Amino acid sequence: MVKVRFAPSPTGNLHIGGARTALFNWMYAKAQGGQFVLRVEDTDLERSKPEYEAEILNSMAWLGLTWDEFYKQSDRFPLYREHAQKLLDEGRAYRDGTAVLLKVDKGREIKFDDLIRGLISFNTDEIKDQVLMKSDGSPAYSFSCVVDDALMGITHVIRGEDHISNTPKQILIYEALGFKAPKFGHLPLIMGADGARLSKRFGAVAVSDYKGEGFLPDGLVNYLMLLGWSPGNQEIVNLAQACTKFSIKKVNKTAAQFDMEKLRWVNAQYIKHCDTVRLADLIIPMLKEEGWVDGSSDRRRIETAVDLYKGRMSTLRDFLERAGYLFMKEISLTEEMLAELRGKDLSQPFSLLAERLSKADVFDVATTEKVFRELVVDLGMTSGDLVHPVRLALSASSVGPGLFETMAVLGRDRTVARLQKAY
RNA sequence: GACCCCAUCGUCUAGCCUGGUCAGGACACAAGCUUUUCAAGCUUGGAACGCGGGUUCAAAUCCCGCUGGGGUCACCA
Repeated sequence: MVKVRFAPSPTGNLHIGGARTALFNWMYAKAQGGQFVLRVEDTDLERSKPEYEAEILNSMAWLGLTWDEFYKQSDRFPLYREHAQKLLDEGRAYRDGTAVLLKVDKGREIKFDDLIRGLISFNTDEIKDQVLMKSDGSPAYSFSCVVDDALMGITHVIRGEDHISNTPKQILIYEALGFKAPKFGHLPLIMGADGARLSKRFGAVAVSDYKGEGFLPDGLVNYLMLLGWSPGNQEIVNLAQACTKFSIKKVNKTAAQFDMEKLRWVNAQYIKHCDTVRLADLIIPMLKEEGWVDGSSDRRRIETAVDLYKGRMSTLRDFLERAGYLFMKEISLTEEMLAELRGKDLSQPFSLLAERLSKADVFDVATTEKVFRELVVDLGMTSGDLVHPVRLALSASSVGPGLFETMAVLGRDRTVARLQKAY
């Protein structure tokens, strides 16, 4: 049976590139009816931090990448020592101080058939003796990796292209240990917009950053799967559907540039089709954080607002920026907006509108529209003359949903107050 | 520098394996429709096989070279 693993080291938050590697492993496992192992590679005692481990587990769960087995290398040090001793006893390794190194024979050709790239070969002349156990008694990366992959029965090692040159070294370790090497597949790397490697200066590189920006996990996952693979003539594909189509053979060899615009578009698709109740559940905590709503707030009103903006946002944070005026007590207009409002004297229509709206029996979309249209006719104006200034006065923005929908969600009190304050 | 990997619109990609459809789709961009604005939606448009050699009746597709990009050269993972 197919068994794959994702092996992050807890020296930082889950990186977007790591998430993509995890995703492809996960899809491969599901596509093959196999298992997915999560292994924390925390052998670097200095740099590994429990909070990073927790964050990685969190991000994995958030993305929906569940695991069948879980291991931590720090729990397995005896195993590595044991295998190193075995190599020492067999004369395949030697000590250098307290460190243990693997003897590498020169002049050999090491080749492997990469799942994605086909045949790749290296000459052992390029490979020096490999550190197996470090002087401090902890295992070196390649050694713990090989021991674990072998003992855990990993059948396919799918990882980033940056590991290609580690592969021959690890194959040598498999040989020395007498273990059968798994199949290897090396994924193309994800690059930033400038074609350089994704790094801190690129902006958001951690999955948690994207979560904080208001990307939905389904949206992020969908975008990530498009980097180096294609589900066919279709961009919006959920994880379950993708798994039925996924084939490691169809994975690209070329590095892909991360395109924020497309990510935003994919995410917008998910938001647009997301259930309003779920969206509200995600947005309400953000509104609370801004101090705009509290436990006593009208949930129905929030959902109506979410509905109004569902098709107008790419991330949940967009909602905060664009619909915040609906929840703030007061809004402030910029100098430009004020100047625009005062370009023409609309004090009469504004005060009349405020007056009539405050007297309306109900305050819903139909009623506010009726009041507005009647007023416009009474004053011999056109709707266009008044719509824009009123929108500006109510929302401090020249764009937004329909004006009457906006009024209805804003509510009578805020609407009237803002109209009165405008002149 | 050495070794390894890669190369289709600006970007993500389909097509390449098993040569022969105007090189298809998506994001972005432009125009139009719709509209109280914006967004969404719909329609239309511009936009690519890095270069040079082969092989072949025929090459994006197969082979070689060049150029370009990337990765690795740690007792970090």
